[in-house]
Amino acid sequence: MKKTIFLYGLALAVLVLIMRMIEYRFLVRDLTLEFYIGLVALFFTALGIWVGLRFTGKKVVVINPEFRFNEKEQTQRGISKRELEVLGLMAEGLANQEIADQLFVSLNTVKTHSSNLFSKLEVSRRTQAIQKAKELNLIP
Amino acid sequence: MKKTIFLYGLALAVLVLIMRMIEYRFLVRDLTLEFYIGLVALFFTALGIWVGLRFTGKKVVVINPEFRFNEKEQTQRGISKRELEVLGLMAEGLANQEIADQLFVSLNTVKTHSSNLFSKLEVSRRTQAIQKAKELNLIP
DNA sequence: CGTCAAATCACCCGAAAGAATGAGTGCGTT
DNA sequence: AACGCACTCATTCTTTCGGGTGATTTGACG
Repeated sequence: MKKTIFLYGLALAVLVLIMRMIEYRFLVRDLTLEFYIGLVALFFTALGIWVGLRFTGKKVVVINPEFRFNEKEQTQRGISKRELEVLGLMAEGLANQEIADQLFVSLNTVKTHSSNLFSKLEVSRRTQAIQKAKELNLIP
Repeated sequence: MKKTIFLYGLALAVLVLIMRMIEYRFLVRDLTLEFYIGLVALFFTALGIWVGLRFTGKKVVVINPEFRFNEKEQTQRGISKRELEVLGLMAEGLANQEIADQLFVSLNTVKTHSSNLFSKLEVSRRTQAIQKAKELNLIP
């Protein structure tokens, strides 16, 4: 919370600074007013986005990491692309046969992939696999 | 997507309009430049916040509502407490037998509960049940 | 060219899961 | 007392999962 206040203060300071600079340049150079206003608009749009994310973002970031795929976990555990696909469909509640149909492969193939997945995720049931995958940010 | 583009276009139009108005007032009245720049800043900060929420807000609200138990859904679908318990354990990746042990009931009982659960949730697999239950805010 | 990993598929087998049906018990309401 | 409802359990049967094993193909890399 203190950090947030500090950041707002900093933003305010930057605001003042920017305005000074604009004023200065406005007197010295001969660029149009619109240009500077455009700059200000751009800057404060960015600031607004940032503030917006700050405000609501907290819940978001903490509880829902907005899903940033964890590539590290994937490579560390040696999970292939295809396995990830299967994992994703699995998480959507599809049965192996349905996954097979969707990926245009045989049921056996899906089984193989899921088996490998289970061992790579150190689980033994698909429900656990889904859980763990979400914890590890492998799926949203 | 088209709607988003349209909204951006609208925002741009408003931007131009605002700048025209500022220009006009700048010539007619004698308020300071800083004041107008402040106005622009304010406006675009708001715009930025709005844009920021547009981008990330949707996912946030939908995906993670910080879990407030949806009692309405429960009663509407006629889901009992016991069924909810089973649902919860199910979502933790437990097998039916494990759930049975945890609740001190027989495997068959758990099966009955889960069967009823599936029909009440209009699904046919436990993975789907978990998904739907999360969507309906019946489990975290 | 040999090697290795990924992807594909097959077969077997046992364990879970799920569907269908029936039924007993306890508890609160009418 | 009679009724509905949640909870419990059982039995039977079918489907799906998951483990284990082995095989082929393809593409990348040294």
